[in-house]
Amino acid sequence: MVINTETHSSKNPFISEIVRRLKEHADIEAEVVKLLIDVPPNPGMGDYTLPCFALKEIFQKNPTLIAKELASIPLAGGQITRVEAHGPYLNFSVDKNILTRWVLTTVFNEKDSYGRRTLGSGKTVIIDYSSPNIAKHLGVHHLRSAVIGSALYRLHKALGYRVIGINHLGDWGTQFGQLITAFRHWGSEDALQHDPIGVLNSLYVKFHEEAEKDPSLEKEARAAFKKLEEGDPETRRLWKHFRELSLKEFNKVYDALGIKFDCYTGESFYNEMLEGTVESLKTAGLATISEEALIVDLEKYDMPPCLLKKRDEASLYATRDICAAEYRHKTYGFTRMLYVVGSEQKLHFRQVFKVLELMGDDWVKNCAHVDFGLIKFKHGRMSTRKGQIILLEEVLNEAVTRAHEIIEGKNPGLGNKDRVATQVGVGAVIFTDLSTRRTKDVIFDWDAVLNFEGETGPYVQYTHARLCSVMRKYGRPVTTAVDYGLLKEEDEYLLIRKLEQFPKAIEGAARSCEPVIMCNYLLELCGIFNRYYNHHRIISQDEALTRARILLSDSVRQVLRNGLTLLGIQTPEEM
RNA sequence: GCGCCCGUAGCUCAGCAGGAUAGAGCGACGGUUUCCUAAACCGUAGGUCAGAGGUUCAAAUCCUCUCGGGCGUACCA
Repeated sequence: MVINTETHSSKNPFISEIVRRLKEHADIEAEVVKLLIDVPPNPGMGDYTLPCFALKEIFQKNPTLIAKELASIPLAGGQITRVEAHGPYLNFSVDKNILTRWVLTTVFNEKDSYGRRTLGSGKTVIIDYSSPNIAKHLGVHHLRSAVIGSALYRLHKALGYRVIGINHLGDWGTQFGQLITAFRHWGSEDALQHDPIGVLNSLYVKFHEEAEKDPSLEKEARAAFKKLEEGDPETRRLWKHFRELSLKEFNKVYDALGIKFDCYTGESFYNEMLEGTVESLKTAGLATISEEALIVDLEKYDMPPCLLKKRDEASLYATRDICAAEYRHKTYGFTRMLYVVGSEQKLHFRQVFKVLELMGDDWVKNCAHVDFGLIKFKHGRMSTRKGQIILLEEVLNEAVTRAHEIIEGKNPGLGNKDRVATQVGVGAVIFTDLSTRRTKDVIFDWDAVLNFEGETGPYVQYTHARLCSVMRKYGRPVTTAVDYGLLKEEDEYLLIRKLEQFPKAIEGAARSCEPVIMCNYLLELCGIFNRYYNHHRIISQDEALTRARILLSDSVRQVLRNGLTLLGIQTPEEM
């Protein structure tokens, strides 16, 4: 485990003081305390807590006794108002006014930067995401990689990393032999211009139908791919044409989702380098011939062999992934590389990583397969080949249409409805996809995607818009020169504690590659705020109280905005 | 067969680098709008955390096994 010098807590003056006092009075190492210190589950228990379980070894006593003894030492003072043992926990209360002021002024001063950290500065993270196959439609099942990868991109960026987002397009491989063969048999340029992916896709489907009847087609396809790898001009021209048409279509969807890449170096990019990779694998004595194919035997590691070259000498995707990893390491010198790819490819990545390890590429330990579960229908999986697929575009369009309807019903006077409907509809789709843990399979459900109430993206967006509305109504500049002591409602305290936790949510989401952590954080923040909003007036006759509550509300607005932005979701000010 | 992943309320899921009393949302039922956006809020009902062992002061969380579902398992990606 990597211990960062800067964590979410290092900027916190209260934790610093607790750490200092524990070092001074009880001689407990700062690092130990920093790692352990946490927030108690409910407000009555204090503001911070030191669970004493881990101190058992140091003190040779049971945790309850340790907490009790530490509580009897005069640790309080300064900003720390009370120290209390609560079972095996040592709970600290701090000066509420100072805590409130610290949190709210920090958010106010840092604005869009609130939550950002520098722990990744000087380090590079590569994220390989989306990476769809050329010449096929983007289906809902392509959403996860794109949306998770894109969120991880922004989350890492917020932590100060240099991030390289790569769309490792599936633009190479046997399937292109199939496609080229199909096009030569049944395709036409006119039709292609009219509906590029539609035509390519049906050619692909037709190929598999026909190939069942006529196996010679498979042979023809393999030969075509072979020619492509050898650089045959005519074959290559067709391939390039398909690639350009596809990319143009893909970019429409990426634009709609607000997803960007630093490069589109797909599998084909490595074609010329492949021979070098294969040669070095041979030189290292790793590549052997088996059943006429070139493989790396991984039997020792309880894995099937890693296929490098087929009988007909054509390359395979493992070859290209090994090559790409080495190229990326040479080019970017990454400290972490994430492959956001479905869990059905787990074995593939284990094999690729193992081969790299055997090659002596010790940096492979910094590579991780960020796997995620399948998107399925109720009765089975989606398959492009069988034409069982829901188009991503269709999902986005439906969601936007639904957003439109709701706006017409609830806020017919809203300006630029189209724009807001798009932001909300797309936001709903992204949020839904991000809000389950990666590794779980998800069953595609129109009702879930088109639901805008409860734990959804629109709910968070709505809360944000509602806050914007309050700020508009207030209409004066927000100031930090307020009486912090006036914020004494329990929900106000809970909001402040939650705002303080935002940087921790970013770190947690990035570290575990689970954007769902940010989704949950935002839902919880919204939950507290909406309850507060429904029970208390923010703007009232009481000038001083209004100023304080406005500052608090503006901070919540700011954090919702920052959080949604990290997830790649727009933040309309009205909806 | 073997490997990996998942199994928490009727449904969908949080909670999982062990930690204080298992939480939301949807659906159901009942409430809240002369008031800053009701895409909201409040209340009621709903649990042997799949099952059985084990490790530990402490297990939904870690380990083992069983059951159920998914995925993968040499020339697709």
